[in-house]
Amino acid sequence: MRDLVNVFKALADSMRLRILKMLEKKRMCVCELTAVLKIKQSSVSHHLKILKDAGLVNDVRDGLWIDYELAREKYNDYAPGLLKELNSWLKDDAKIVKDIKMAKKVDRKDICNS
Amino acid sequence: MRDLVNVFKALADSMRLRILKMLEKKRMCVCELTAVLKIKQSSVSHHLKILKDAGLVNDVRDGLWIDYELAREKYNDYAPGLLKELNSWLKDDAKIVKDIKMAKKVDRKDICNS
DNA sequence: ATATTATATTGATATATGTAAATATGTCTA
DNA sequence: TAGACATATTTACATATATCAATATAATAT
Repeated sequence: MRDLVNVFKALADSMRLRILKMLEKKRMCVCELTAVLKIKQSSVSHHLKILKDAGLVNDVRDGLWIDYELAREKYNDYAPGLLKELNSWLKDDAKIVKDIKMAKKVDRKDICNS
Repeated sequence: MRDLVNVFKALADSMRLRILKMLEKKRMCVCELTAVLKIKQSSVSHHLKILKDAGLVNDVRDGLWIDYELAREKYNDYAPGLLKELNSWLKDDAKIVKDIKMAKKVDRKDICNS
């Protein structure tokens, strides 16, 4: 039961839902996510840790950057089913649509190292 | 997005998951739920309000009692899909199994009015 | 009408959580 | 090795939440 509660807790936050919906489209590093969400980098890292602990995302190091992606490994039994549901939701949500549009444009080479 | 966050928040608590898993089996009134969960009646009412606001349960008055049941009306677009998923989860969870066993035995006529 | 009973609501308190500032960690490059 | 940079962690603080005690509300029965 603890695992299930943790997944729901991870999903019960709009910032984290926005992150997941962007990651459905492409891998993103922390600084790219920070640029779109417009909250501090430490907060983004905090959210990513919660998502990772819940088995919803994986991280992949790429040099200095760390990319995040939707979980491939079945680290938490409940995550895959919920990610699948989520994929069909919020398609028309204004904020999500805007985020995804911005996420496509954003490039770590421009955003970070500023 | 707010609706979805609210459903996830409602689901992100073990007491509320225990309530939902019992309601999968049968309608129950507040005093029956209180007897099984072993927390105060005001706390149970509080949890039920959160579940109701999230569109996960309905209430049906029956004289002095108020029965709760899994939502039939599609008050929240996301609730039905999640309730369906939940139905397939926690089947072997020790606490859930115990709760359901106790819920079957419990009868408002014995429990309440004590 | 009044008393009784089941449930809801309010108020208080302790714990959990989201955010930001400051600092630490880890990786690359010169 | 030293410096620069992306990310993680720690600390502090304000807000949210779970719980209980006390009280209010609503329905029934006498």
